[in-house]
Amino acid sequence: MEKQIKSVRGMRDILPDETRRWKALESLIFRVLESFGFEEIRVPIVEELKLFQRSVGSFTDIVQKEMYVFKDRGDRVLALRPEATACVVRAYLEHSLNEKKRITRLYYSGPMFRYDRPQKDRYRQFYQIGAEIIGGQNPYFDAELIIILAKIFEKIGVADYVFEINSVGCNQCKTSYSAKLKQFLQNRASHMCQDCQTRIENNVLRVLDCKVVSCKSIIKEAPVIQDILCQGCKAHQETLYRILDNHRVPYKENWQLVRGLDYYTKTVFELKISNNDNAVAGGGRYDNLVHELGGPETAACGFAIGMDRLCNMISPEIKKDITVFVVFLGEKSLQQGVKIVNGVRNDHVRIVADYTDRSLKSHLKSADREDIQHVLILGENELQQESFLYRNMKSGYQTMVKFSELSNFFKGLENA
RNA sequence: GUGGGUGUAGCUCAGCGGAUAGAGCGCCAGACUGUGGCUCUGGAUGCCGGGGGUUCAAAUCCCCUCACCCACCCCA
Repeated sequence: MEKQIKSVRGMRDILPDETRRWKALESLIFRVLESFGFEEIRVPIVEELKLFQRSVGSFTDIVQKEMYVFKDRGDRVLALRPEATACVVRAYLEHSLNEKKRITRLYYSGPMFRYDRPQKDRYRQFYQIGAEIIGGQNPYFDAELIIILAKIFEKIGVADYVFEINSVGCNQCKTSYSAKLKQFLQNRASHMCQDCQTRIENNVLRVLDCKVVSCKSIIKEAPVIQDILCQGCKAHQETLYRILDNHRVPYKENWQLVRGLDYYTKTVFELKISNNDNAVAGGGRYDNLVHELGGPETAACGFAIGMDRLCNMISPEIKKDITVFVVFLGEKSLQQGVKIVNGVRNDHVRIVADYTDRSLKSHLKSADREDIQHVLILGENELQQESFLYRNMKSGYQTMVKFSELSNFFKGLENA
C-alpha cells in the first residue's frame, strides 16, 4: 500500500461537526457586524510581498520569519497573506472607495498564513474574521470596534472576557518615545537577551513585552509611553476610556501591550478570555497606513478575531436540521422509490438514503447511529399500497404515508 | 527558532527484549428470515508513524526522521 498522504504540518481539516459550530459562530458575528453597517469584502489570499513589508513592517517577526513567500511562474515575488488589514486597505485604495463614502466599514473572513511552530490554538493556516473602519478619526470609532466585540462575546455567552488596552501614540509620540526608549536601553543592552539587543536597533517597542526575566526587570525602570504622549493622544485615550466606562465594557490598561504589527498608532487592544493567555481578538488604530500605502492621509482602525481559538474555547451544541432516512428493500422499491423521493425533495428537510441492499435491521441501526429520528421504509408491501411506512425512532410511532402525500408529509416535519 | 513529552485497531489506551500483538468502546453478522437502542454469541481490522542500527530475537534498546501535544518565542 502506498503511504498515506496526510495534511501538511500546521494545516488541518475542520470536520463537519466542528464546521457546524463554526458556521453558527460566524453567522452570529456577521449579523452583529452587519447591524453596525459593516459590509463584507473579499480579498485575495495572495498579494505582493511588498504590501506586507510596507504595512506590517519589514522588521516584524511576522514578515521576517513567519511569512510564506514564493515566486510565481512570472517571477513575481508573492506572499500568502499573514493578516488581512493590509489587503483591505490595498483594495480600498485600488478601487477608490474613499471617493464613495466618508466612513467605510468593511469586514472580511478567511484564512491567514504564518509559518509558526504549530501548537494548541496556533496553526499555520488559521482563520480570522476582521473589521476595519476607514476614515474615522475620533475615539468613538475605536470604541465602536470594542463595543462590537463585547456584543459578540455577550451573544456567544462568554462572560469572563476582558480587554487589555494601551496607546502606542501617534506618529510623533511613537518616534520620540522610541528614541527615548532606545537611549535608555542602549546603556543596558549588555544585560538583555539576544533578541532584545537586535530589537533595540530594529524595533524598540517590541522590547516592552519581552518575557525574559532579566529584560523584564530593566523594562520596569524604562520610560513609559504614557508620560510622553502628546495632548492629542492623551485626550484620545481618555475619551475612549470614558466611552467604554459608559458602556460598562470590562477593560484594563496594559502599558506593556505592544502589538507585533508596525502600523498601529494610538489605541491598541487585545481581548482575552478568563485564564487563557492567548488573545482571541486584537486590533487597534492605524492612522498612517492608508497614506503609507499610497493613499491620502486617512485615519482608520480595526480588529481581527481568531476563529480557531474562539471555536476551540467555546463549543455550543448545534442542532442538525431535520433529517429523514429512507430505506429501500429490494430492487423494485429501490428503482421506483428513489424516483419518487427525488421528486419531492425540498430545501428544508434533509433526506438521506443508503442504497445498499442490506437488512432492514441494519438500515435502522444506521439511522439510529446517526441519531436520525425519521425513517421511511419502502418494501414489497408498501409498494403495493403506493405508500411508505414511516417510523419515528424516538417514539416508535409508525404510520403509512401515501406517495401522493409525501410532499405534505415533509412539510409537516418542518413545522413539527 | 529553543526545550520537554508522545506516536500500537476507527477511538481511548495496555504491552516496554522472547512465541500468531491485546483490552474496552466502536464496526460487521447471527440469535430475532421486514423493525434500531438492551442482552448474548461469533467475526473482521494493525507496514506497533517512517528509515537505519544493535541482537539468535525488536512494538519493546540506540540513532535519524516525520507528525502531534506542552512550554518558550510570536500572535489571532
